[in-house]
Formats: sequence, C-alpha cells, structure tokens
Amino acid sequence: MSDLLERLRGRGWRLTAQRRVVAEVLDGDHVHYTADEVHARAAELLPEISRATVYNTLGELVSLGEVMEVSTDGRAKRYDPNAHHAHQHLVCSQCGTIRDVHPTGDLLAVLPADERFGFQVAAVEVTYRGVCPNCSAS
Amino acid sequence: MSDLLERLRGRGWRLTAQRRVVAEVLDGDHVHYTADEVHARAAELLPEISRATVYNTLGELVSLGEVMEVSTDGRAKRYDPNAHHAHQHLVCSQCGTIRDVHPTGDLLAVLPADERFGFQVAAVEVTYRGVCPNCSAS
DNA sequence: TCCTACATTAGACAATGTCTAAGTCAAGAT
DNA sequence: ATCTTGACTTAGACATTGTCTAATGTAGGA
Repeated sequence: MSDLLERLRGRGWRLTAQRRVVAEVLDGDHVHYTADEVHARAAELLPEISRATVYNTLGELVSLGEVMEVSTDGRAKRYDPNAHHAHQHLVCSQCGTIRDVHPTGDLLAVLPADERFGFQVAAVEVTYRGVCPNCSAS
Repeated sequence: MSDLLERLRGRGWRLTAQRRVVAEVLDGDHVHYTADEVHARAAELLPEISRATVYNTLGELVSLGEVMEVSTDGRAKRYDPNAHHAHQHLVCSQCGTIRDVHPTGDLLAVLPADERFGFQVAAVEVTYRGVCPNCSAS
C-alpha cells in the first residue's frame, strides 16, 4: 500500500494533500472503514477535508482497482485496501467485525453451466456469517 | 407461498388487509423487489397502505424466516420470498437482473478451520456477477 | 512565475430506512 | 352481537448514506 501514491502518480493523478491523507488512512491491511469513518480519520490529519472529496477519492480508488468496495450489511459500504489479494469476508452477526478469509477451491467452478442462464459469469463474492469469539464469550 | 398467511396466523399474527396485500405482492418465486417496489405494487391493491407498514411487514417476514433480505448492490435491499429453498444469486453487472442459482457442494466446508478465527460460522451468502444474455447482445 | 485544467469545498439535494404519537381495528371475551 | 384491548397502521418528521453543483483553490507543466 505504501507505493500506492507512486502507482497513482503513474496514472496521471495529481497528488493533493487530500488524496495523500485518504491513502494514509487506508494504509495497512485488515481495515474495513466506511466512507464516514475514512472521513473522520482523514480529518484528524487534514481538518478541512470535505466529505465530497473523500467520497470522490474512494470512488476513484475503486475504479482503479486499488480498493475493494464491500457491503456486508446493506448499510454503509466499506472500503478494503487489500484489493490485490483475492479474498472473501467473514462477518460477526452481532458486532459486525469483519475478517478477510481465503476459502479453498474455485468458487466460480461450483456454479454449473445449466445454472448460469447464459450469463458470462466473471466474479464471485462470498460472505460468511457467524459469531466471533468475543461475542460468543459474553 | 399461498399458505404463508396460514403460517402467520399460526404464529399469532393479526391478518390485516395490509399484511395480506404485502404477502400477495411477494407471492410467486423469482421476485426480488425493493421495499419501495413492494409498496408501489401493494398500493395498487390497497391505495392507502403506508410505507412504514410495508417496511414493518417486510422486517417481520424476514425475522420469521419467510422472506430473505438480499443486498447485491449496496443500494436498496431486495426481498426474496424464495426463503425455504437454499439458493444463491447471480446478478447482471449491467442491468441488475437477479437470478436464483444453486451452486454444487458445501460452500461452508470450503472455509478451512484455520481461516475461521474462532468464529462459529453459521451461514454463507454468495453473489455471482456477470453479464446477462440480454446485455451481452446489445 | 503564470496558466489552466483538474481538484476541492460547502451545502443543497436525493435515496433509503427508522421512529413517534395518534388514531384504527382484529379477534377473543362477554 | 357487541365490547374491549393491545396490536396494527398512518403521516410525516427525522436519520443515514450518498450524489451533485457552482464557486474557489491549486498541482504541475510551460
């Protein structure tokens, strides 16, 4: 993720202070912030950053394939910087905690041809749901 | 689905006109309406039905396991009356059409124990994405 | 240093969903 | 058949999340 800014510059992006702080907030794996959470954390580094810029920047990062958009609950979308390694998500039904997980096998292959209805199937998203150790204990 | 009202009565539900029309709108498989779509169709049968009642009723049907909540796009949730037969969804990336599909094998089993992080994993939701024949053609 | 096209901003607006207080009614009790 | 009561419905305010616009600012090349 630290070379994200380099890649973006290579794509002709202007490196503004706002884009830098958004990238900084997303830095590190296992982070799944909502847009408003990204905005709140970015605003600690750059108080005058606006919501619109955060939304714009996140949308651009998704378009470029640098960040994954995840919606596990029908509420706010979450942004996952771990976009360069295929993975799925495991969500706690109680507290909402999200973990990146890696199922075995080919998840696309288990959809038979006669269940594809002529679609050109390109991708698959899997959400596992359960109760995390923390919530089990209490 | 036609015996849904019977099951609900058995659970102590009051059978109001509003609940009848919501059940009628959802009747039939392969239907994936948003709450507002359900409201619009219900209002054709019972013009004075309110949005709040539709939201309440859908929420209750979901709690009772009679209807599945599906959110394939991070926008409005959709309501799937085909809740008594396990299935997953195939979504057209262009027009948003949704089909019910049935992958083979045990989708839970492909998540190894060392990828469960102590969670008690209870369910799995899969969304396949691709382009439908209609959108491929045009 | 200057230009200018691209980026940012504040805030209005849109879409979806939730909540409240007041009125209505289904269904059991009489 | 009527009464009673607690569950149900309603209108509309409110909340959350996301999008858009017009004015202003600025990164980076000339």
